[in-house]
Amino acid sequence: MKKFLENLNKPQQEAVLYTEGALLVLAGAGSGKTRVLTRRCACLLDKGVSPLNLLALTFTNKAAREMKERVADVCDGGDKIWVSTFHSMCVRILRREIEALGYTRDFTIYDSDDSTRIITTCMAELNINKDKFQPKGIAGEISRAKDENISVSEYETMNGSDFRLGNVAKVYKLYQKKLREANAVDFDDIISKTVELFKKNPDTLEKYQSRFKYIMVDEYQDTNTLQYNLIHMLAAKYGNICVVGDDDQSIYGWRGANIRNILEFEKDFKGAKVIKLTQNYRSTKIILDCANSVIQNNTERKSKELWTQNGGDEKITFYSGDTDFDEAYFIINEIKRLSSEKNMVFSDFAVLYRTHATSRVIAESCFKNNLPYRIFGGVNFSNYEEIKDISAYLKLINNPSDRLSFMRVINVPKRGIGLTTIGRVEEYANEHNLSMYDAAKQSHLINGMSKKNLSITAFTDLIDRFTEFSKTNSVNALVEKIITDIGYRDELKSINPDKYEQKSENLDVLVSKALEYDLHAQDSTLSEFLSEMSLGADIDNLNEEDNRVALMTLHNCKGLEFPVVFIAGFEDGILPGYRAVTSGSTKELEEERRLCYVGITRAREKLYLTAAKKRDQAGRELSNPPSRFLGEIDQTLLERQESEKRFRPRDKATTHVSPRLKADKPHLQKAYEMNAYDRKIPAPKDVTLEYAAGDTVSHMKYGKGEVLAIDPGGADYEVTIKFGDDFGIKKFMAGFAKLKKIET
DNA sequence: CAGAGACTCGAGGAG
DNA sequence: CGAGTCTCTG
Repeated sequence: MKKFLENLNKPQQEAVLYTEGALLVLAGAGSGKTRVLTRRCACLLDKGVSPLNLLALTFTNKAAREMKERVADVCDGGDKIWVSTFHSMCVRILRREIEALGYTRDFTIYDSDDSTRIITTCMAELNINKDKFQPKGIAGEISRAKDENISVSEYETMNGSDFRLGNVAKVYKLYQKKLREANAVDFDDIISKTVELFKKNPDTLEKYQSRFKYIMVDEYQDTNTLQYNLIHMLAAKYGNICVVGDDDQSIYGWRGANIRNILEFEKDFKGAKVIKLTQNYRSTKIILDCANSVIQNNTERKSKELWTQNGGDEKITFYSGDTDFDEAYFIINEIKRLSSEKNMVFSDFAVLYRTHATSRVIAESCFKNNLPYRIFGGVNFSNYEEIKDISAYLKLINNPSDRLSFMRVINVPKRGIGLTTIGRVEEYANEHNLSMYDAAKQSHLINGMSKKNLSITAFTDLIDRFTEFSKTNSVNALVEKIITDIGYRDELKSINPDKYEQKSENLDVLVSKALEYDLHAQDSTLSEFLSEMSLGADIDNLNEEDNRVALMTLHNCKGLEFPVVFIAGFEDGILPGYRAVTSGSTKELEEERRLCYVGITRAREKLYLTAAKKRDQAGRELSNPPSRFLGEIDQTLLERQESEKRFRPRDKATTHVSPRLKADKPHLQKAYEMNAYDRKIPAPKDVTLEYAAGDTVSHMKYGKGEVLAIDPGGADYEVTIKFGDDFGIKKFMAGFAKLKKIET
């Protein structure tokens, strides 16, 4: 038997061998779909197909990375296969071809924040009241229009007569004009411009069709109309297209994803082969039964039941804590317990949540307990203000037409250039149809600017010097030069000394990312570096093998698996989210249920569902009932645990009560004080420490330090240690810190 | 005209 | 709590 067929069941083998023509694989969770895709690559290469003729598309960076690794493992030449997200593939194409659409190759990519900002200015120019129409909402409408592949003029004819949508149409039009003038695209454009390019230039399309003779698309149920169009165009020549999907895991409806794409697939590609994979190899029977019992409450699904031969007797644990801190401590203690009792490593654990906000308390608790963790996705690195500032310099250097970036850095650090001056330059730029940068260069021609133009000229000279420098130097050198030359660290320190350290560290990370990029890129260019930054591509996630607990959203966990999974915030109002709950929309609720299903099916051996009776939301206390999905689980699979009040409640209780709380809600303040009382709970007797206050101990990361205090903190001791000047005073939970006493 | 401080309002998810 | 806007002051 060929190696690429080993250890595969019948339908899996069939899917691997069916390489010619159109193939739809309906693959349930854990049914080995990634395995099928990677083996399929191996099979194709074995048949003599060049790896350069293969294309594999995924939705998230994480999925792309996973597949890239596995493909490279499975077959020789696998590393040469294009495995990428839709967005990064399209950017690669556009960097080569976009001149056909009148942009230059150095185009800037605007993220959703940027988009919203531009939309706000569009609305101001059009005199649309932003209190009546939220810029973010309009941005969403426009984005959805683009997902549906609806152009400005189509949108106008469709909606021009409606008051609200007519206004959206106006903004859409102006917004596209501004993007065009700035030589910039937004995230949606990345794909829509590629489709447009292919429509306008059949030759270019043909080039890529011939290149990608075999196309594979993962998570096909998540494709929206635009992506669907793109795939179909690319596959039109050879028709060798394999899509893999599962309607039960469709969780991107809010992004225009359309389950119908799966049905239309069979229509569009006549004679398409359909293969179903229903045997689950991942989870225990209990976990799978749990998943099935939840998902069967959805009405809109093709009926299918996953089955497994796996055993396992670990029930699903539902834990309800007093507070979100309590919940976090429960999770951490369980991880600690299992990792020592069952000899597991930290990377065996994942904590999943509906929204990024939930991660804060968990991450904070991990940090305090010295438990190594890693947050995937979420607050994007390039979203930090300081990173945006330096990136804006880079973007402006790369693309002088980029107005938004110009505006961002013109007075950062403060150069005494204020709104009035900027307004004058802007007016001049508009009058003469110039970019802000070009207008600024002609500041001597602008009315009313006699004195201030010194600072403007100094700024454009600075940019010119950077531009010159960038031509002969690496991206890394450029980043360092910008930070140094503009005195950015000093600026950060003077603005906010408290946050300086963190921000400065982020800058270090940016510098090292640039270095990593320079080292790995075949042909290092500033615009490619910027693309990778915007798309959160490769450079974001090096060193992945390390042993840490994974924290990520339910959306991000798709395609992954872990021995132990926690789903935190298992409450009505979180999962399902409050919007789905309050809107009463069955459709939305069913998507939340699918999200829940995705989370459950990530677990191999043990699943925890956790909730909190009270949690903090924007400085207010929030109480949610347990998730309604809990009631849908066959109760014999469940084991419930209540808070034993042995974990530390909210830390802030003892030290700080928000002024607002004091003023508005005296009764809540009482509750806080009571929590403070609860805190004094002795640590269990079975923990003994080999050191005491006053001893010198050594820590793996921070080195030698002096023990200042040992306090009972929940089920463990909290140890306060003073390290040298580099690290200062830190607190750890004794069980995690692995502190060693040093005899002195 | 720049910058600090007061003030309001809002909170999903990926690239 | 935080970001974004508005208002006041030097």
